[in-house]
Amino acid sequence: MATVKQIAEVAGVSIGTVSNVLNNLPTVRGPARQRVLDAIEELGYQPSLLGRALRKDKTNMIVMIVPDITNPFFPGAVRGAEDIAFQNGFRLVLCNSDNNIAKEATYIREMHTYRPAGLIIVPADLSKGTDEVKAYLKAGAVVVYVDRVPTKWKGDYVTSDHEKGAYAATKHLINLGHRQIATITGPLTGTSAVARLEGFQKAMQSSKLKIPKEFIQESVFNKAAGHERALTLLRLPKRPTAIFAANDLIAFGVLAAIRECGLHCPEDLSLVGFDNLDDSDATLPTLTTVDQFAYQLGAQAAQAVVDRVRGNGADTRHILLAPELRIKESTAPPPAKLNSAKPARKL
Amino acid sequence: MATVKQIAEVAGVSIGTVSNVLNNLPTVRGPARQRVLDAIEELGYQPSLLGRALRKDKTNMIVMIVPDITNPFFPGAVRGAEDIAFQNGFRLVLCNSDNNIAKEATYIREMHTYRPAGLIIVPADLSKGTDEVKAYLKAGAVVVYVDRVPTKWKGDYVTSDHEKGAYAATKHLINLGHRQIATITGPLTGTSAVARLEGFQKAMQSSKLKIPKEFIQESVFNKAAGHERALTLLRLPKRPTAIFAANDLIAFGVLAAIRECGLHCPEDLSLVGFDNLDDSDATLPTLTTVDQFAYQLGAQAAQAVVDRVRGNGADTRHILLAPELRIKESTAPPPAKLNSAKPARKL
DNA sequence: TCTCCGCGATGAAACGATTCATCGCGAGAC
DNA sequence: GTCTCGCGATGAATCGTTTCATCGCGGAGA
Repeated sequence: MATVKQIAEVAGVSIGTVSNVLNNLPTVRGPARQRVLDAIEELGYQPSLLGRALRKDKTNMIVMIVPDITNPFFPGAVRGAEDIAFQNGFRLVLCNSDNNIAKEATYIREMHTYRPAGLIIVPADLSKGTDEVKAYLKAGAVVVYVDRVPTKWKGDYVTSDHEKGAYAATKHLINLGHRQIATITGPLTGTSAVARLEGFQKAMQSSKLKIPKEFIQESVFNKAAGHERALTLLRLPKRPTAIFAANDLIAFGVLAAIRECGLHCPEDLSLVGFDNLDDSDATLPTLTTVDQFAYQLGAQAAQAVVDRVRGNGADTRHILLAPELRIKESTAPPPAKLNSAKPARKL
Repeated sequence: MATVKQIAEVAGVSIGTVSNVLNNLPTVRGPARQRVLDAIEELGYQPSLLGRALRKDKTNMIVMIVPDITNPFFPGAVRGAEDIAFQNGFRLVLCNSDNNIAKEATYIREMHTYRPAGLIIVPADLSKGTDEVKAYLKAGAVVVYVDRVPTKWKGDYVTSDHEKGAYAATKHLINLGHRQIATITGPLTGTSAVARLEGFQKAMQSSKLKIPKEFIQESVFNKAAGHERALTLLRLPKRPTAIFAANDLIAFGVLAAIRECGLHCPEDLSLVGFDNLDDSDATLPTLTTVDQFAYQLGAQAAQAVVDRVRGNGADTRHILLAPELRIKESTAPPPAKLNSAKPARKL
């Protein structure tokens, strides 16, 4: 692989001149410039990003940490970040924290020594994250939180308005005539799950609806957990006529549970999800859900990094993307006689 | 951030000694060793991976290039690769080629200057890839192809046995009594789509079944395309009683088309997919499909890189993972009177 | 003719690690 | 007492780039 030294030799100039050409410094107008360009062409030279990074104490890498790429919500965000990064000459390094704060910390600490231009974090559930992140900020790197934001964090973040989305979803159910509405939440150690629960509660409160204690089922963001909690709800003596699931994966589990109980959605029970995953169109019925624009989330985060690295956007960004309710087939007015439509089949 | 130099000062030794301690060289048994360890602890030292990489001409990064992370087949593979990489002290850099050979080439060329330990490629459809990859091999890096393999490639690869999987899927339909079986393929510029088509054809041939020309519909690997091709098939004067879709996304589109035509799966038409995406359990009916173990695909590729970097596994690996048919609800015997069950509703 | 100025080009230093030839020293052999 | 040997530790060189103080030269002004 060719180096600046070789280019300098071939072009008959000094290595400093080669570097100046590479960086488009205006000081190189002379004939030397062309000779350098020719030599670069001739040798197929590609600058070593390692050498450059060591000297400049900064790379063109943006590190993005997500809890788990196999959670279908994240690929969209990753893709958005990668697109914007690539377009601006940055590269995205992806890390899975496995929703494990120790692994997250390891990644943050170790990746720091690669001197990335920026760090985009979707924090693990219990992550405070502020300790390791301080070192980045001190070193002049950019840190942007996405989706979930540690309560103490004062820097840049991009997240959708979980509370607003949950509020809209719940209001939709109320407007259809539902009164007995339950929710299956995400882990309440995470800020996004908490905000969605609050949106649900506020909507209920605004319509003076009571929420029985057992109508709030804390869970985690996957299908199996949603399935299990749904069975609990459906077997209640007085079961809900609608369920707000804190994300689509949970909702998929609920759909399965509804079928198992011999019930039908939306005739017997309405269901709303959150995320608008691609697959929410593949289910039967298709799932009414809240679109939170995963791609945009990632893209805006990457854009924040890019702008900040370029020196623009000195003011911290607190971006709150407005989610949108997507009404599909899984919601309908409640059955005429509450709870009498059909008893839940015992399993 | 502390450096070897500072550690050396604090511990009262030379920088060479510090390096020797860091690398666990046996030559540092003396009291100096402990003083160095203390200093490292005290200053919270973390070695600069940039400095190390520049000197050793190799990093702990494994670059993985996939066509598009939002295709739900890939996150599993990425996750598998990341897990194995992390466990062995390597880090995964993810790149989306966007199924674009130019972008793929850019990534390959530029990432080379970061001196990654290895390169894992799921090539874009038209990728030959051999040109840029040569530079890696010359530099002693490891290259592993995954899922699809360029025809000329002689090095390591990990892929599932697409042909075998397609054969099993088709045989399953034949065994159920189907005779008029169509397939919707992926883009036949990619090796995986070709192999699946061949498996389909061989199964048909082995049962002496003819395949009308219009029963082979070339498509691309997404839902919209599958939907469109399925409509074409369903509107044929003599429509198939079963469809083998070259992947689950296509199958999802087929399911939608079946519903639109007022038909039912599996009563009127059986359907088999390929990939066993999580979502293939969320559809109604659940989708009979071929599991190709995406996680294992990625994990084995990363393992191949790790082993080769460590100097083990000198022989090239050609790993062919056996896929498994997952029989679910979307397949059943054909309707009693062929094609007479119900006419496809005109749209 | 001399001085000064500014444009282009120069090349040594620096970034943070690893490597390797070398050195000092104490012990053992004669 | 001298020589040799080997163990531990040393520190200069190196990787590929950028940066910046400096230099040479030619033209303009006095």
